[in-house]
Amino acid sequence: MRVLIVEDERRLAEALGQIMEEQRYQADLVYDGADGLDYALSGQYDVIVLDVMLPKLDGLEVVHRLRCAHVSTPVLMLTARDEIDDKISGLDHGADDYMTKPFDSGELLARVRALTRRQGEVQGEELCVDDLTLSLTTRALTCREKSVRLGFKEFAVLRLLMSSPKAVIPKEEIISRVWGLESDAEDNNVEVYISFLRKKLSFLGSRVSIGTVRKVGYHLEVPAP
Amino acid sequence: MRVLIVEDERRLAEALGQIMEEQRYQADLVYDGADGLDYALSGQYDVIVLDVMLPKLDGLEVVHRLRCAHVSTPVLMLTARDEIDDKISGLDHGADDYMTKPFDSGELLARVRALTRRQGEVQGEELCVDDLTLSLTTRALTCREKSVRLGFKEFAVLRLLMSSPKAVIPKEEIISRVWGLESDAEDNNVEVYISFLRKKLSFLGSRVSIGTVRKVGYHLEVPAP
DNA sequence: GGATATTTTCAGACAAATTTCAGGATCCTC
DNA sequence: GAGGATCCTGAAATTTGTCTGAAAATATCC
Repeated sequence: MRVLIVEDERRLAEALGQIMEEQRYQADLVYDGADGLDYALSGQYDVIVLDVMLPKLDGLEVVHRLRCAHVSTPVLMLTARDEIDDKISGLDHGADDYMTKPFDSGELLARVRALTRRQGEVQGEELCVDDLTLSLTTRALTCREKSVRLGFKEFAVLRLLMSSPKAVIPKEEIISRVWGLESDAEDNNVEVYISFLRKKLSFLGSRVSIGTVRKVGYHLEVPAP
Repeated sequence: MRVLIVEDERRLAEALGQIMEEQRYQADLVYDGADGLDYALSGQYDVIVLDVMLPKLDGLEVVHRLRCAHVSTPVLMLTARDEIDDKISGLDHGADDYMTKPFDSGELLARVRALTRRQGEVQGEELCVDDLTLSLTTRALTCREKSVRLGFKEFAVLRLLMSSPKAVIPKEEIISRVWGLESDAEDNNVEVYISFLRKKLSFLGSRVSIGTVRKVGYHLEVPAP
């Protein structure tokens, strides 16, 4: 799980980073709104912790621009102010949750967990689409009786697809989310893994299949019920 | 948008229902946890507002069982208690957000909006003209039941036409927008694609058709209703 | 350190999208 | 209504993107 922390008070930012890393999140820290927006636009994060009062670019503005760019990473806003109007305005700008400083680190973690859980659409340890169940802990893919083990990359690719079923995931996005932002993986790598996955899907006899959208990417297809 | 409100204080429940209905949500009210769970399990709601203290079945228990049953409807928890531990426990049981009573109705609505926002976005965006719907993500063109996939260029051409219906789009504009500014595509290329599209339109049996304006370009024609 | 699993690379087969071309249909002007 | 310009459309030719088997490279486990 990757977290982006945008907070201009360095000491607080680093404390947050440490808290998150203790929970095995991978945290990136940036200290102003402009950098925050740049990083966030990469879409590689699972959640963003965002201060409202920031140099260069206001937190509200950051969320707003993010949403305009169709980046839907969950955002948890932080603020020193405790005005209800601010809360509403934050949420309406596209934030997903809101906390006022000072806050309890346990509550922060709980809220972050709640936000990241929604991503997979499914709570807890598994991701389901139609007759498929992907265990997030064992990386086992199950359909009815049968079950197969996925490799790490296979898992990462399928997880991406399953976490927004129907949506078409562009190849570049798969590359940046699975191989990393600055990797030199080529399109063919994705194709090969899609091929691996289709083989396993058909072995399992699942109703779900992976559809191709030429020149764009892939998406899950589940036959009408 | 459908909301389920689970709250044992009838007066509060009805007030909530009224607030939601003023915002054009369709609200169902139930007054204990057992009924709440039953209704929620139907999966027909876009968001659930759930009190923690409930007769028959505790709110935490309701969320938990919902999540076990793989129902991922967003849940906003309500409670009179303001203990951080309760918040954490609520969120960890699978709730998506949390509010303490008494609360401001504006904030409630903002939080509900934040929870439901994501749902609508999953569909991705689409362009509609009369009985035609063009998905911008899957490039599928749908008319009533039937649906066809468009190629990259077919899609780009039709998208241009559909994004300003009625307007006549000059061929040169189609060329420069679809083939690129400095391409040497000829008029006939456009004609060929228009022909492809007309074929698909008539296969779909759509009321919409593509009209020719000689020496200029093309436009969509939809018969008067 | 060898066995196993995973990941990358590569090339040919394949399929879909795109371009090209040509004959025929239609429209417009004189 | 002749003749030229414009447009339509089927089919072939070409290009482009994708699939997939196999081998090579790398990582992981016991």
